[in-house]
Amino acid sequence: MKNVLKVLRARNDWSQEVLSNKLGVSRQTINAIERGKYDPSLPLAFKIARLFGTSIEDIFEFSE
Amino acid sequence: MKNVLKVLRARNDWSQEVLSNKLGVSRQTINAIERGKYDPSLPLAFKIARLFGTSIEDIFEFSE
DNA sequence: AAATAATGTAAAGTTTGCTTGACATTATAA
DNA sequence: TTATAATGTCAAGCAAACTTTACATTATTT
Repeated sequence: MKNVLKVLRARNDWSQEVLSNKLGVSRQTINAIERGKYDPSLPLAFKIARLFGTSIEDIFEFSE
Repeated sequence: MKNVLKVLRARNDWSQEVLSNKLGVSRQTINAIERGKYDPSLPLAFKIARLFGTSIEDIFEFSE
């Protein structure tokens, strides 16, 4: 699954640490998601979408 | 997190087992999600939304 | 160039999603 | 009413998401 988290984060000029704090997760979790090491949980995906004022589908692209 | 999975499934007249087969998960997983025992992973949420031809946000309601 | 900030990565541990197998309960059909 | 289908639930186990700690590498300032 691809995602544009890094783009959205850059657009807001936030470091991974700042973003992780806003979301209540660790910096490593943000790093892992951005680098595609794993997908976020559904609750975290909702938090991310809410923070950036968009939909889950606009941030994450599901691929079989 | 609330969801309307049971409603969508009923609308299609599918049993939990039939739905689980269509999604490639176990019947117990469907049962647990419908009963709110836990949330699906993000990939599974995408599969569910795709199967019912709607968005994740229209099926799952995030609450804190 | 040196200091600092940001990012990448790894190991070990906890929690959550999901599995199989088994059995109990409830609804539907014969 | 008896059989069968559907749903609920539990236990044990595996895998994925996430944590903390720690350190290495890459950018960015000063």
